[in-house]
Amino acid sequence: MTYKDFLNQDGEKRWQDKWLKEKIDKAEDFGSKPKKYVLDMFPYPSGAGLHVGHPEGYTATDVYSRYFRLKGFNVLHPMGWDAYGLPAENYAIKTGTQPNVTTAENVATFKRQIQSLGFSYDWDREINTTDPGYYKWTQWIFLQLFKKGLAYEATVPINFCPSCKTGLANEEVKDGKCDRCGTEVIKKDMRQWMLKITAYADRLLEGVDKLDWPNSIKTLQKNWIGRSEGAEVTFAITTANVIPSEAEGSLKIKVYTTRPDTLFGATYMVLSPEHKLVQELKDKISNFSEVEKYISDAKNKSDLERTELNKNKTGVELKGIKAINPVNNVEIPIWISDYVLSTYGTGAIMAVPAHDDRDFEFAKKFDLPIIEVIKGGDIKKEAYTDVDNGLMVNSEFLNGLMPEEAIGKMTAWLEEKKVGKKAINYKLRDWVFSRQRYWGEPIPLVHCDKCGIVPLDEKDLPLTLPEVKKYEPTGTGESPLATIDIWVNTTCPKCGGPAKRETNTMPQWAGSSWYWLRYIDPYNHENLADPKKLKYWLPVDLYLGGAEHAVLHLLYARFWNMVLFDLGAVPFEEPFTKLINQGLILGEDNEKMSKSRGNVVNPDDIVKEYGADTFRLYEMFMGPLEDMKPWSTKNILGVNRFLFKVWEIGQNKKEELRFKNEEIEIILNKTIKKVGEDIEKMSYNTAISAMMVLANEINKHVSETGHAPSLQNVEKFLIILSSFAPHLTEELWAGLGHKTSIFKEAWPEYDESKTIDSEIELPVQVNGKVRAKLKVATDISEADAVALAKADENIKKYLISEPKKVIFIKGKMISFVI
RNA sequence: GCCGAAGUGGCGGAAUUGGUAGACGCGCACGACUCAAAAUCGUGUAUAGAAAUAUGUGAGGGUUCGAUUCCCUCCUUCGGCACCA
Repeated sequence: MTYKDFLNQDGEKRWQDKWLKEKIDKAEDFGSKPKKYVLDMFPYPSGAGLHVGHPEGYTATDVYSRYFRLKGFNVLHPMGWDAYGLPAENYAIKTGTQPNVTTAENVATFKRQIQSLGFSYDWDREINTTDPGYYKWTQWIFLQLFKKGLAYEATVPINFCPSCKTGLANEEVKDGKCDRCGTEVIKKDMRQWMLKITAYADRLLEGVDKLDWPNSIKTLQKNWIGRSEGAEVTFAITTANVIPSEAEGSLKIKVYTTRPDTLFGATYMVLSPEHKLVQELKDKISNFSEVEKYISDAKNKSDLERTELNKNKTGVELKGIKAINPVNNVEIPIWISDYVLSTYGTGAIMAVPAHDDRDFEFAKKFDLPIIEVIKGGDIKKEAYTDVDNGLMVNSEFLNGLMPEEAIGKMTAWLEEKKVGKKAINYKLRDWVFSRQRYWGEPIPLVHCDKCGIVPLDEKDLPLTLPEVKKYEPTGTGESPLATIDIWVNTTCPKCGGPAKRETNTMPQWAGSSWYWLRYIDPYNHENLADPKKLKYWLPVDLYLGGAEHAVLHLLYARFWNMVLFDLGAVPFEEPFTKLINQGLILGEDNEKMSKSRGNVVNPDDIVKEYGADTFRLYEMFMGPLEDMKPWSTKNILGVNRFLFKVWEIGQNKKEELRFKNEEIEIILNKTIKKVGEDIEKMSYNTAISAMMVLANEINKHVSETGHAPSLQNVEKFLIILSSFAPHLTEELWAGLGHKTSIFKEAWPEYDESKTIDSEIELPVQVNGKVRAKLKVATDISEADAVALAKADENIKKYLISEPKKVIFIKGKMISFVI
């Protein structure tokens, strides 16, 4: 049979069916073998089916998993479906098809496509986040968060997408637009369920450093958490009618600053328009109508408008009141401006225009005083913001200090005088967790007039998602579930009186924030997973997926895992020891693949034309896994030709026609070593290239001697290739007379001494330039090498005088310096 | 503006405790097979030059016998954040 026949006769499918039937990829709980948990970010099964980016990651983990099985590891390699999400719901709105129907269809398509690529998943552990048996535990985790006070209800201005008609988390807003649909996000006061991720800010930050993750992702998480150290300072307020001493205790502005060293340079204060003090001081502000107008204008600006206008500062002075700088008792004006955010720090700042760009700009525009307190820049032109240089001036007891020292001295002074203290702030905000949409996990809480908010009893979980007739979001702050009276009206679990269910649902991120735990024990009804099994399998040894989840899924997942750790539900704090991001595959035109550009490649077409093995091999050969790289259909030919060559090499030939082992021993041992090392580094493109070199060497040998390589060496070659091309190698393996699968074999050992060539070409340099290459024994001594080199005609030409220095690196090179 | 990643042939890319730059593959050229084409196989393929040789890893400088690799300055591309006080 030819390789073409094998492919045409569905040979790959035949093996896939057999592997599936015999469950050869089943992961056994416990056992004496070392464990390896290799995880893919599970997909959202969209209607469009798989694109070529999905299998890039899946192939990478599959090669890794198969390799470690051959190395004697007990490998857990599962797959599942992150199936809640807006596309299914929007499709339901358009067509009236129930989301669970479309979801089931899409899952079937994804599963067929994934299985057509021969991945070694343990399908007995398949999970689906929309399955009640699964989301029972998503709801259970929510109840634990609620009971620990980590889930709370709040009516706050949140990001709201007018098109999706739902609230969004900060992490879901990009450039002021909805991450999903691109609509400009507005601020809206809404009743929300929030998760107190900020309570874990420090631990999430500290944990990052211990992880074996790409630096870029670690940095993104750190910046997102955004910890800064500084001081909180209290400014008293004085009014025309109230003398400062009377005002004490009642009228104060607290500010947060990272630069307490510059306090003597604070020449005015700014409150955010939303600051509650503005309303409290209403009577004392003489121009309140002007102030009120500014506030309502600011409220109507979207986030995008606010940032787009960020170079053109606006503001209004609060007339009739002043603040008192605690360090020198100087009265300074108070302004409101939307360049101060209500959500960060205390929502108010002290402005030091000489040493802050934004304050400088504002002061210039409104003609406010600018006092230099750090010498070093030219404050007539721009703010001088350097912390590490300059000397304090105009600052009484700080004069002459470096800013760094001044920060410490000032903080101590503030604490001593009780007008301030050391403080830490984070950019991270609490997680807006509720969505006003249908297709998500119901939140298992009821609202009772008598008892307030009451959690469902755990034994009543799952609270199943009912079917509705209309999927349209209402836009009123309620989800479509609110229209189902029979579902909404219930009894209070506490008092038995009438109560109403919470109608908001959980966001798409809920189900993916713990799914790696459920693979361990997907059918457990008593627990989210058996603690003994969790202890055996976790944490995840390798986690692979796209970088787009850097501050979404990957932060939420760490947060939930820490909460579960604190509850004693999981035995480890960080879920993913090692993380790798596969790079995006671009279209042939070097642009991002998209329907509108018409450059999308469907894996089905490639598999049909060349087979799954070629597809797998091509995606791994394209370039480094982490890099962004363009698709090139014609480049597929290269790996396809390679597999044809292997097919010929792997045929069962008559024993007397075989050449001796030794003849390709060195190259084979080298290849086994390199392929193993490269797989462990996930440097697959170089591993494949090494196997191509081996195939070429074997063929050269075959054409020179007319013989075939020895059976033993062919078998070793097939085993090291099997992780990449499972179908072809399994077929050839059977063809060589084996009754058991190639995947039950052990990774071949290599002989270190046989990975070194006995003879090499030793380059000889004169003044750093290669002037000759000598064919010598690898272990030639320095004296012999120098003598040989000096005798070389070309070297003689360049060696016009006796060398000042001779550098010899054994087995590498020899260099004369003249 | 800030943070992160990266710049190597016609193309995807290889090589970094500093030691022959361009492995492997695509493409291209020529040859074999063929009536012919495709497929396949073989040879060649950084640039200039007939050659010796010279130049060459985004640009410029530095350290070194020797730099794609280390240091400084700058440019470009991609990704993220963006009034966070």
